[in-house]
Amino acid sequence: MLRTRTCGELRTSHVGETATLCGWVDKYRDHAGIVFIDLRDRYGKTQIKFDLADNSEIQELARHLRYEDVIQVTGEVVARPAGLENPKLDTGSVELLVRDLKVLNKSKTPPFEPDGQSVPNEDIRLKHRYIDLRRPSIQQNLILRHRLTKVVRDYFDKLDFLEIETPMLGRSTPEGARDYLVPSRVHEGTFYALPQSPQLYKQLLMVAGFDRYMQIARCFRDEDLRADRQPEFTQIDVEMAFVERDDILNVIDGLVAEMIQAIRGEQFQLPLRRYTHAYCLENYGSDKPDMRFGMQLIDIGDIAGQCEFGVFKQTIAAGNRVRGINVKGGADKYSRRILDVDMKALVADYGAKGLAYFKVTGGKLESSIAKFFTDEQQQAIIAKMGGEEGDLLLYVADTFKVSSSALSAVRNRIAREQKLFDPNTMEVFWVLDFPLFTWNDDEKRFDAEHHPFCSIHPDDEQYLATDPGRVRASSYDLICNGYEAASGSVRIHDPKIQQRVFELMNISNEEAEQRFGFFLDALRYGAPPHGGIALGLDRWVMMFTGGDNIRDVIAFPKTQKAADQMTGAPSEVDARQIRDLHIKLDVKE
RNA sequence: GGGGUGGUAGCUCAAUUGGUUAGAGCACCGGACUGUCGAUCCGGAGGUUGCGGGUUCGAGUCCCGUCCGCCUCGCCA
Repeated sequence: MLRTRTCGELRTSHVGETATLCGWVDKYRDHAGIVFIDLRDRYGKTQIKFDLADNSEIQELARHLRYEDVIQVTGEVVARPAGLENPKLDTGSVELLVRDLKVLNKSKTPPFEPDGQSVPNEDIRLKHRYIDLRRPSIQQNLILRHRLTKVVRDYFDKLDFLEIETPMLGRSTPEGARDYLVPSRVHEGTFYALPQSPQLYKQLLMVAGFDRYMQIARCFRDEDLRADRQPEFTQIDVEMAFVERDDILNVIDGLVAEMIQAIRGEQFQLPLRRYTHAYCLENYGSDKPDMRFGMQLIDIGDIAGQCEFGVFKQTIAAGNRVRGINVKGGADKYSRRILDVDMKALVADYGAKGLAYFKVTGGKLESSIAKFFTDEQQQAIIAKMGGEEGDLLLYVADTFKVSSSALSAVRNRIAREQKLFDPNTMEVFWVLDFPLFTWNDDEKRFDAEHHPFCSIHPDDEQYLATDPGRVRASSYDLICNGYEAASGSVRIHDPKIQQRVFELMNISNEEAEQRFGFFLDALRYGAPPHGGIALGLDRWVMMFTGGDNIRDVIAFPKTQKAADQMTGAPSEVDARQIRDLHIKLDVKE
């Protein structure tokens, strides 16, 4: 080893010891006669000093050290003089008096300093990611990611789960997300697909008898990116045989408690709360509501239908909804301009045509539309909304879907702006009883809400023949702070029901056999009842770090256009490579 | 594919209604300094204002196109 200690290690107890440290020059302070350098490695920072009186040759070398030079120093660990300790450093009570200095690698002037003083724009950070990754905050994120992953593996190992790897080169299945394709050289004109998830493989492992499976699995989806979505991401993938829904929920409850205990040192109340999909949409407008704060959606349809405000009246007459939220004390926090322009634009993103609002003033409603409401109606609205002096009431009148998503967005924005929640809390809960299908009016068929292998809620089997839209799925999402943190279901293990689901999705027997024949076959050879779930590892790490962007917990992430600014991927390839793959390019010049 | 926002020195930013030689802090180079810890002080160098076109006596600023980053709708079983 080129070092005997790390830069985060030395304490008063080491005083008198001769130590050798290696690291990067984080800061230098040159006083001519004495030179201080903060030496940094992954473990921390240690102040080292060069004293002119001791060795002028090394002193001279030390004076020319610059940011990000990599050096090796040997010297004596000495206590700092009284009053000169640095409480900001863990090693701040000591320093290394250097006897010997070796410059292992002089650095070019770096494009930015990873000192955390100012964080550069993200394109610069990603282009020089190896420097960005020197920033202690990012290093902490990746260290936390490692710890969390280990907690997860240990938890499942204790419960007799086996980690089994599944292929990256698989068969394309056109449902769901767009596949990343890999052309086959050997089989002319054919393609592998990278896995969107190991879904079918893990179910086949259940058929094979590996009744408790888990995998830290890389997944790929060729869809547009978001702050919490990367084209390749990592799932904690889980599947169990001979279980019912609650068995899986209980196992994951335990995992969540274990993760929070290990990372945050907190005892977590189990079982996790459970809400229905319908409840979440009705009261929060979202199937992944942020429950760190209240401000629930309240329906005023009964009053809206009676009032003289045309938009409200017509909305109710058309069988749609008028719902709103009460922004406590918000009357003087949101100007007319913000409400009429910014907030209106926000709800317009979700298809809402407008945002109605009242301020509660002098026990009445104040607004440009207040005149359309009688005194009694105004009092009824105030009562229903729990309105008090100075409150701001916001309404969206539209279909259930549009009013839900628009109000949910408004709710989230206001909570963020008004700091209605403690960003350090984690509100984790289950959402159950999703619909099995959503009707696809363009294609005149049902689409699977979760995926086509999701089984039916035990109470709803009767509706499969009569009213498929009413059938609830035996599926479940785990929500944390407004993010989908996990999603899973009990699977269909009966080929007859599987076939019926395909029929409703307008997938013919022949088509199903052609696309999933191997899988349907497996179900016919003794498939046990089984179910599973997958947790988004990146999102969990992000939440534990308190971040709002998944890129900060991935060592080498892609930009929003799915490019790697550092390596230049994706790139063109040699004509020879293309030819070997039997591919012709058709690219717009 | 749509909407929003940004791109000025190595980095973070400023630059009035379009108007002198595009500035500051940090970094970099040189000098001073034996207890600093975002060291300090003195001096210096550093610019294709993302790129291309246009309007104008004059463009960082206005217009058109384009590239890139970020947020977002659609999309993501």
